[in-house]
Amino acid sequence: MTTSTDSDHLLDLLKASGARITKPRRVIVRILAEKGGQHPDAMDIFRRAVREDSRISLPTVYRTLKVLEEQGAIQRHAFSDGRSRYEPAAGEHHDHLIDMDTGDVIEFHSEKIEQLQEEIARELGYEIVHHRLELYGRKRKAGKRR
Amino acid sequence: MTTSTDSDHLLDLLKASGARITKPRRVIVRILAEKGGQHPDAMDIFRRAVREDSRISLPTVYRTLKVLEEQGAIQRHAFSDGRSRYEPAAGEHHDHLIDMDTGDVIEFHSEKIEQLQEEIARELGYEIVHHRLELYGRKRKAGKRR
DNA sequence: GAGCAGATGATAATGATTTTCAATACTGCA
DNA sequence: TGCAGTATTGAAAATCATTATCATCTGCTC
Repeated sequence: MTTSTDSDHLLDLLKASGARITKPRRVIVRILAEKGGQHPDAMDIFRRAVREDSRISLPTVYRTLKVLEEQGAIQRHAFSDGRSRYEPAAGEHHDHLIDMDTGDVIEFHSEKIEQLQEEIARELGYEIVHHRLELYGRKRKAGKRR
Repeated sequence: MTTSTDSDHLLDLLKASGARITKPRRVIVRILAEKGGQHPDAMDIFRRAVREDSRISLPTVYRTLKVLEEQGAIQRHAFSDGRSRYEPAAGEHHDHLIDMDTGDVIEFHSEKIEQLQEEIARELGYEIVHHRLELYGRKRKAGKRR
């Protein structure tokens, strides 16, 4: 149940930048647009891509991701586990809560926090260009203990 | 004007964990305790260490940093530039504002933001273990434009 | 349908960090 | 203080994620 529209949107962005729409790019973009796979890293994407077209290569995945990132079509996140993870650029900004046990990524947004950040930066004489807020935590076990 | 006390504190933590106090570790710990060098990466530390004892190796720097990190004696930060940067674990938690033009790192702390984070995590059913908040910005130019 | 710039795949290179392993040096104990 | 035994070291090679090289291929324009 892949929304072909999202995929098309990414392709449009690519085309608008003068890039050619190739078969590998179609596949990669389709994967990125899938709602299911949350925040895949390059290898995740590569593995899925190979299933659709066995001759896609890892470098092509990286190259395509880079182009898409430069176009602002997707966002790259560098969580503290070494590799980068990607997601289609959502219209609205959000931050991340990372489940330390499962690696799940939950998105959230707090206008209050955003405002406080602006305030702090202003006090320090700065203007925020972008920021990164990640919470690393564990599910609260109701009453359960170990 | 290196405070030998800070350095000693780190050595104590090392010793407490059953680690041996070796010459390379002494040097590395001393460097970390220096007030001057703000947020050095492993290579920065290595370069400085070599000046004090030319036979220290890079792997030893990494190994020592890892031990110190496990002991909670220092904190590792993975800013979005690939390599990790370290700093002695301050008694108090703080976040970072990174000057995008100069690379300077400014520390700040906001109890309000911390509380909001806790609140958000709680609502999502999580307990925060640690977090990362980085603001990337530029100095506000008062009236000046380019 | 031809031609060419841009894209691809295979492979090698890079940069940061980690591992391997034989040699060395802390530490506790005699 | 000397010494054994183990943690630690340095040198070199291995990993891991990512990027560059380069000859080949293929969208795309005419």
